[in-house]
Parts: sequence; structure tokens; C-alpha cells
Amino acid sequence: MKTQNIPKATIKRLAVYIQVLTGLKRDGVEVISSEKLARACSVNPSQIRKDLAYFGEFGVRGVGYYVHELISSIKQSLGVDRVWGCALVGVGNLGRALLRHKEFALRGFSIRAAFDCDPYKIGEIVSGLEVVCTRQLKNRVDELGLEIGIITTPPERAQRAANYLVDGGMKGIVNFAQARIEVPKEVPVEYVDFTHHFYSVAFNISSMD
Amino acid sequence: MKTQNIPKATIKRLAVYIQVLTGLKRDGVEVISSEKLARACSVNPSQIRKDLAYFGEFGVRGVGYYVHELISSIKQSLGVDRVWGCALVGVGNLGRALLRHKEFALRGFSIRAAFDCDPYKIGEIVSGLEVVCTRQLKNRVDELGLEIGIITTPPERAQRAANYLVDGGMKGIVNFAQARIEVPKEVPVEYVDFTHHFYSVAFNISSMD
DNA sequence: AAATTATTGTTAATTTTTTCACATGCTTTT
DNA sequence: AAAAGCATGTGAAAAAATTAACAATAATTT
Repeated sequence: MKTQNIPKATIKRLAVYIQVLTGLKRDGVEVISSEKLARACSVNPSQIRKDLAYFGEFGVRGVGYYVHELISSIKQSLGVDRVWGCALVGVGNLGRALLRHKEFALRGFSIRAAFDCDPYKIGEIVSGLEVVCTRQLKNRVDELGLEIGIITTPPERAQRAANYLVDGGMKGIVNFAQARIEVPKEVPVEYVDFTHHFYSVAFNISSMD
Repeated sequence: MKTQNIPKATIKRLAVYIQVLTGLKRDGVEVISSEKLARACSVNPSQIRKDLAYFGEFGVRGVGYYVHELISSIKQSLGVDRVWGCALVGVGNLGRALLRHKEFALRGFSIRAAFDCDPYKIGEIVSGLEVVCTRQLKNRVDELGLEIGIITTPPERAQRAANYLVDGGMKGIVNFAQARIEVPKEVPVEYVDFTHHFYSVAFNISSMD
């Protein structure tokens, strides 16, 4: 794939575009201009055209973008036009919540296995999945088509979870744990920390005098 | 507060610094240089010094930063050196998960009220909180010290939730719903969408040939 | 007590990202 | 079928963010 350096911010915005376009589609909108889409996403129209230009020409001059088509094109560009098999490690509060969260499957990320090393949790059924010992991870990968790992352990166990995931051949990791992890550089890692959004709001409120 | 334009990315990184510093403190580290901290956070040392410089001088030349002190200083700079009262609207799967998630309270964001407009949910107790009709929001604000609103409704009800929150006098909003919302510009909004992190990982995996 | 070493805070250079401006190319109207 | 209108795609300009370089300063050694 011919990837010049695509800003991370672009990827994030593409996700927003999909979100807004999906809403528009639901409301029956069939065609939209970069200007209107921009307003709905609170960004600059050129920004949208630039972001899309990294991946191809999806619009029609003088007309705009066909909503349905654009959603497909963006999804294809991101590689989310298919289902990805996911493995979750760490069945605590957050892990359970994610297992029950239906949105992931809906968006193409199917959590197909839940792992934990706590003997009290092993065997438990959460949202239709049996919790399995983390040591078994490697054995389930092929059978279940696991490609992306999700870490939801306490911070001190995040690195161990990462090791199991890398060892099992996961191609990428989404880390919800409150800790940095080290993995080979060919395994992309995304850190998720919703607290940072709260910090951001608190900061913006505080600096409003 | 004298706020030159502090990049949003800086705020995000400060949250990472807190995370890593907290881990270091747990491990008994008392002093750290920007270089070592940078390595642990996967950023550039200058970046760290630049980020901190927006808020003051927290280090000692020739020595580094005192871990405990730096954590306090950053928290103070962000305005998270105190507890913020939060109101959650939308007691679905995700809402319940957040209500049960202990991490928020630990980090100073105390969810003190849960609202929903579904009569079947009203009265239910989730994680020690009684679910209350959203119309009652305004009446609880003063009594409970509610300042930040959390939206966890389905997308089509996000705007309504936002209206109730703004009307109730919330100073800021963290929106987990899959929809953009419109609020007065003096109310900061943060959009949380973990799917975007999955998209990012999927994209990075896909573009690795 | 001077010299050396270490590491910050800050200015300058570089790189990246965003925005602007307009030529290009569909679509519709005259 | 030419002209007018409209919105994209893109190269150039502007703005912002990151990185590098170094002067300032605290601690340590000679």
C-alpha cells in the first residue's frame, strides 16, 4: 500500500466523518458538499478535501460527495470494510464493559475471546464468552481468527498481557490499561485513556476567566 | 488565568506524563530527567520541557524533576487537583459501565447522579446510584455540586441530553454518544470515541506492506 | 574555590499541518 | 452547443507544532 505520511489527526477525523456521514445517511441525505460536512464536523472544508485526497478522488466536481459511497470509500481506505477478530485480556470492570458493549461488533471489531489469569474468573461466561486462561491465548488464535489484542488489565499486568498477545501473533494492540507497554515496532499500539478527555474539559473550564 | 494558546496535544501528553510519573512513583523513583521520562512516554525530551514551560518552571537544572512534585504541579496546572462533580445522562450499556468504572473517582471525577428518561430505568440502582428522570437534573445540580456532564445516550438522543445539561448549568461536557452536539461556545465539549483507536490500529496493520 | 558534569528553560530552525486560492471538470441552463 | 454555476482537487502560503541547539544554573568533583 502506497502510504505517504498520513497524519494521525487525519485518521481521527476520518472516524468523525464516518460518524457524521452515518447520521446523515440515517436522515436520508444522499449528497453532501465538503462545506456542509465541514460545518457538521466543526472542521475546515479544505481539511476534509485534503484528508480524502490522501486516499483518492471520491467526490464529483460541481456536485459533492455521495454519502453512502463516501462512507464505503473511507472505510475501505482505513481497512475497516471487513470484520476484525479481537482478543481481550483482563476481565475486570472495564473488560466486562467492553465485552458487553455492542458498538464494537457493529463497527467491525468482533471480540471473540476473553482471557484472564485469575482462576476465579476462568470458566465464567461474560456476554456469551467463556473466560479462558491467558496461557491458552496462542492456541485459540488460528481457530478464532484473532488479529487485534485488547488490554484491560490493571497497569502492573499490562506488559505481561502485551507479551502474550505479541507471542500469540496479534498484529496490533489497543491498550486501555493505565500503563505504557513495549512491543516490537511492527505491532501498532493505540493507547486509550478516557480520563484525558475529562482532564481536557476540566482544564478548559478552569482556564475560562 | 493567563492562557496563551496551549495545544490540545499538550494537554493529552500531560495526561500521559501523569500516568507514567504515577507508575514511577509507585516504583519508588523520586527524581527523573526529561530524557528518561521522554523515553518512557515515547516522546522527545524537548517536547516535555516545552509542554511544562507553558505552565511554569517545575524542574531543577542539573538534577531533573522531583516525581511527586511534578505530578502535583501538572495536576494543579490542569485544574485536576480537586474533585469534580459529574452527572451522567443515559443509563444504557456504556453508561452502566462508566458508573461502575472505579477509575474516574480515583482520578477526581466523581459521578454523583445518573439520569435517564426511560421509565423502566428510573428508580433502578446502578453502582449505588438511583437512576433519576432527566427532567430532574436541574434540581440536583446545586445539592450535588454537579459541574461536568457525561452523555452516554444513543446518538439520536445526544442533543436532548446536551440541552438538559446546558440548561442545568453544567460547565463542560464529555460526550460518549455517536453524534455531534451543539452547545454554547462557553461550554467545552470533548468527544470520546474509542472506535477511532481501533480504526487507527486496523489502518496501521493494513498499510504495512 | 575553580572546574567539570548534568540537566533544565528557552530561542531558533525545522518539520508538519492547516488554510487559502484557484484552476479543473461535472451539471444545468439558456 | 455554448455559457454559467458549482464544488472538487491541488499547489502555494500561512500557521502551528516539534525538534534541535545552547545558554543558564545547580550539584559534584578535583
